[in-house]
Amino acid sequence: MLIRVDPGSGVAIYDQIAASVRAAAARGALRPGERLPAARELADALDINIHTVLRAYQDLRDEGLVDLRRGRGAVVTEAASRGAPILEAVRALVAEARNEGVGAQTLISLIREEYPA
Amino acid sequence: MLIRVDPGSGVAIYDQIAASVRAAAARGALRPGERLPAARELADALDINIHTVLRAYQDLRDEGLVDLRRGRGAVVTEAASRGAPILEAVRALVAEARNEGVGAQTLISLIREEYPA
DNA sequence: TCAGTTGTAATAGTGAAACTAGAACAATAG
DNA sequence: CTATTGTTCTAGTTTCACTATTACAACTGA
Repeated sequence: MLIRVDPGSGVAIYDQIAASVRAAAARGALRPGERLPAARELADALDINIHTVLRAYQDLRDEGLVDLRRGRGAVVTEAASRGAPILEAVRALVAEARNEGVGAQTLISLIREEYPA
Repeated sequence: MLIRVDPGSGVAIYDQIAASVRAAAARGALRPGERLPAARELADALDINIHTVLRAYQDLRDEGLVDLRRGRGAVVTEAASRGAPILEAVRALVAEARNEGVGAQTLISLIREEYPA
């Protein structure tokens, strides 16, 4: 399964689902035009409520990464593939951070502080 | 004040405090050996509860970024300054991401997925 | 030694948010 | 026309952030 979830990770389940999709699209495992699993189907597979899945899908729609249509499902947009070019840069940065002994929390905090500016 | 907080930002207050400290240490605004404001003092200044501040300080301690001692306060460690060397790389990555139309959520999702591996 | 400062811990209450549950409905596909 | 799939609504439970208060223990500095 492309999408996995860890209930006790501290991160909200709908956020983990959305993050899985963002990352999968960035690395090309999900391509524009492809469909995500139907919400009911994914909820069943992960043994969670359909509303939790829908919340994730709606967040992704708000970010412009998927189109949602009744009867059709959640379709990956072109925008979702834009992450691909920066994947290598991300991997390099993470490697450097780990090398310096910089934790994930610090790295994420730095990104959050730099992004809006 | 070095540490600011936005109650309606969606991010937990204790997380915003911890993030402020991580970032401040990375850019050298907080140096190893320096003391953070006393928990009661900061709680007063930000008009929040002392426990909320302590939660942030304890998270930072768990990450090894500060030492906590009664009577002495929260002292920044050497580890907290390790973020400095990667600051430029972070800025470059963020600039590239913005340029490609990649949102903050996607960037953070990618980092989270790449980090543990 | 002693008083003041500071983090630690325990208990408890409030409010918001995540998650679940079930049902009915509307748009699309085939 | 039927099955599929997202949308909406109501509602209940649970978890967690946050607040509040009190007492305590370790350390500092005079």
